[in-house]
Amino acid sequence: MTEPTQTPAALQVDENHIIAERREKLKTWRESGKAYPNDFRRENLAAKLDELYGEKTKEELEATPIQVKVAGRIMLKRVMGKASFITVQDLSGRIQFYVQKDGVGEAVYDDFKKWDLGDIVGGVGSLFKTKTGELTVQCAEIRLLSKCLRPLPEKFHGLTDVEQKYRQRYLDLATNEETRFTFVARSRMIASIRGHMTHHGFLEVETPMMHPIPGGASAKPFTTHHNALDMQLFLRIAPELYLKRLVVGGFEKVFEINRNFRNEGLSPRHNPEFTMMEFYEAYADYQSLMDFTEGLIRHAARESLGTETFDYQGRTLDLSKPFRRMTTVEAIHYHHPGYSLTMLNDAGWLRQKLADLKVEVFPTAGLGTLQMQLFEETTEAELWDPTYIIDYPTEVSPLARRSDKNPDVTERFELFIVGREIANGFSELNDPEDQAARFLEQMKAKDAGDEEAMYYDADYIRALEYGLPPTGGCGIGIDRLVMLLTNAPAIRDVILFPQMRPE
RNA sequence: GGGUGGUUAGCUCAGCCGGUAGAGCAGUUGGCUUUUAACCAAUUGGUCACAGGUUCAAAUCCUGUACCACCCA
Repeated sequence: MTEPTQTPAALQVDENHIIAERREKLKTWRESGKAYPNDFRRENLAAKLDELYGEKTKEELEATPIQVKVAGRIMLKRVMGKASFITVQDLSGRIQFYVQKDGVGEAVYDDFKKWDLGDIVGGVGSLFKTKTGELTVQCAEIRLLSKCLRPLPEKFHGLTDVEQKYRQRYLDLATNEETRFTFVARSRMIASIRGHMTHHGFLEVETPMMHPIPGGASAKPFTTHHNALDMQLFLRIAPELYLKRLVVGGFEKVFEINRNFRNEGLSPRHNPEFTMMEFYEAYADYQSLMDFTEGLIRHAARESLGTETFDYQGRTLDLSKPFRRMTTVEAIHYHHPGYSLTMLNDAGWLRQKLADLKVEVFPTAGLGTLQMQLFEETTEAELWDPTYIIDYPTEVSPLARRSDKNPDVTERFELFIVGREIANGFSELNDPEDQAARFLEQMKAKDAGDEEAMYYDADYIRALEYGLPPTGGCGIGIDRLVMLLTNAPAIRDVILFPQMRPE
């Protein structure tokens, strides 16, 4: 068991003359006997004031003064001798305070002049409009509520260093409006999805994050250890098998929005922990799930952005049109007409083509897998408009129901938008004997060296033996969906504290 | 793993045909009672990522390492 790094060197923090000067100011504040008070109860939010009273004229505000009590962080400060303006920011936005020596008194004003950008203050006063018509709080009282010992990033450019944005998200949020917008939009989007699911009769549940047998996806798990039981546990790679156990139990419409963990590399599209929504509906199949998922995504866009058509990385994305549905072969042929349907159904031709493209192909790969590999190599990244790719090969879909028309493919879809996989769903495999056989195939693959192959989960088979109704299920990558809706190029931009190398 | 670009003051950046470090912001001091990235004057602050090399002399040229970003596998 290794301990977290807590060496003296790791505990040491950087200091400089600016911090030293601010510490001196804090010392003076402490000596006055009222540092870090917590008895200021604000009554107004900065941006709400502008919504409520922004339209009032200078004269109206003078005739019937409006008393307000606002608190927040000083973001800008303009001292002009015996009167000053500061711009204060709270969760809602910004408002300007006007602080005069005559208004707050000489002693407070002299203190105030020493306060720094980043300090948290509370002000009480009445609203007025400046010469330029800006709604402003004329302070009768102003207090320092919390000291900012470290200088904020440059006031105009904000924090631009991408690494620091992720490591010190609090600074990014304090200084960058766009970052605040992104995470507010994320919250709204998840709330809208919850609302949509609940509205359609789904029950929200929480299933284990620590699994004795990792399952529900093909991925490498993180391992951990439970001391009291002295057993190895795995952080979950997917909640799928637990959610389907609930459907066996009679929770016929369930969903879960929660974290999955996959022990893989970091990239613009991968974080080791990420948020998925999975939902399962009895007596649904993959066709009806595609309809539902399409509606859900449109709903999320409308609720968080107010529109279904928006810009993503300089290109228009329109979610309002029906999502296309095609097989891998149809998609390859559509985007690359040079590859004829004859070629794409010829395993020998596919093997040669993939070899030319330097794609690693297992000797056991069947026609469907070869087609899927060529699709991933040539076409996946070109699927800008929402597209469902359907009928994945059975050998790569161990939890999906076989197609009635062709047992080599499953009733499965993946949804691609802007060239990225957003969702994955299928008619669930509810035949316990077929599922047991598929798990055995996975074990063989694992023995042959496929680290991502699934484990045999005997309790899951036992659950299926009690009878899983015909069911459809789908997983949606929440982070990737947020990326679309917030025009974010990287998954790190939509995760508050993305995984980073240690400093 | 490969390629490209980057790392200079607390922050944002300039300097890079070699000659011993600059600006704006923030800080400090002074001035200013309607400012808007306020302004004016003065001023503090740097192991130029790290380690080698070339040179009389390296932030600058060369090599390597670390970290960051982007692209490719």
